[in-house]
Amino acid sequence: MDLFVSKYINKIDKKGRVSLPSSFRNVLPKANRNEIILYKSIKTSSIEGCGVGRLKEIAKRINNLDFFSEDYDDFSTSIFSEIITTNIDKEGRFLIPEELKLYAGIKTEAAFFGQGHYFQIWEPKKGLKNTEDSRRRLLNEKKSLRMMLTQQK
Amino acid sequence: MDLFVSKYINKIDKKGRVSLPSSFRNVLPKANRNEIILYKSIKTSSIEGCGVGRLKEIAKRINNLDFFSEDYDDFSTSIFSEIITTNIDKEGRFLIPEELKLYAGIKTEAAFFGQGHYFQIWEPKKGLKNTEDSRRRLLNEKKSLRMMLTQQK
DNA sequence: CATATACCCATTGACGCCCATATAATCCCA
DNA sequence: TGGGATTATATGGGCGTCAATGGGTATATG
Repeated sequence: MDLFVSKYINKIDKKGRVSLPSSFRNVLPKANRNEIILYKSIKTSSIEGCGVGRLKEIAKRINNLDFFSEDYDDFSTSIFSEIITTNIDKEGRFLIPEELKLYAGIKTEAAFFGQGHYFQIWEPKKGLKNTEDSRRRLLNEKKSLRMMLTQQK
Repeated sequence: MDLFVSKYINKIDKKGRVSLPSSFRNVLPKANRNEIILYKSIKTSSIEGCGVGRLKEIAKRINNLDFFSEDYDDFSTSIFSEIITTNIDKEGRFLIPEELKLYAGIKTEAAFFGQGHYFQIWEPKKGLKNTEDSRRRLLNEKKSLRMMLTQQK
């Protein structure tokens, strides 16, 4: 499986270390299996993460923008300076930077949510609530979608 | 990781020395790991820096501008004639030239912002404000930051 | 000679590496 | 197929190393 899936809740120890779920580690390419990137989620109060490969993709895309445009600066500032790389130790653990923990309200436990090509890290309770909310939204949309489809004029 | 990423705030000591963040040092090729180039940012009141290898890339970018435009002269003058090479000591520190410190308003602390293939040095408060402004522009006006981060392949 | 800069050494705290354990998952063979 | 044996995972803690910082001294450069 080469996608981040499922949900895990792991403890943060006194040193601030937390295990990246084993199944997530296996998604990372064997070459860069000891490094991930983290950044603040744009829409939610969670941390998002993925392997460094995605970052290189992004770098390539930004590099294609006009070098002297304002967009170029805005993207590289908002992305590169906000991204944090963190190393994974031999036991599969890593440190969540203090700034990101504050942003997500994480203290003693971290909830990992697979999101396909990336994953999210939540304070457990907030994460569960977010799951419920998004499920509810989905059901509502489905309802209106079905209405739209079946409604004949 | 071969990109300048993340953000660091380091102190400038009495002698004017400041540590180049360790992760930035590692981006520099092992061959020229004791030398970087610095120049005034064209668009912001910050200092930009990178390894000497990137000079060629900068030259290429400028060359792509219309040769007879005013911009061409302005850019090549502003950049090439103002470039300063600086040595990094065995502890990973370097001196920020007085002129550049004045330009950026830097006094006791320097904030390093990764920008992918180069980095910026800001007076900390100005740098943080710039990050906020930059992010606001992207979120409000373009709405494309999320695409940049989540788009696949 | 005076100032600036490079080199050397020291300190502190953070982080990586190693070892250890408990629990869970998997295996493997009689 | 049952059940003991092996392996993997999550977690805890000791300790050495490295990064950031401070300062003394030699050296260069005008």
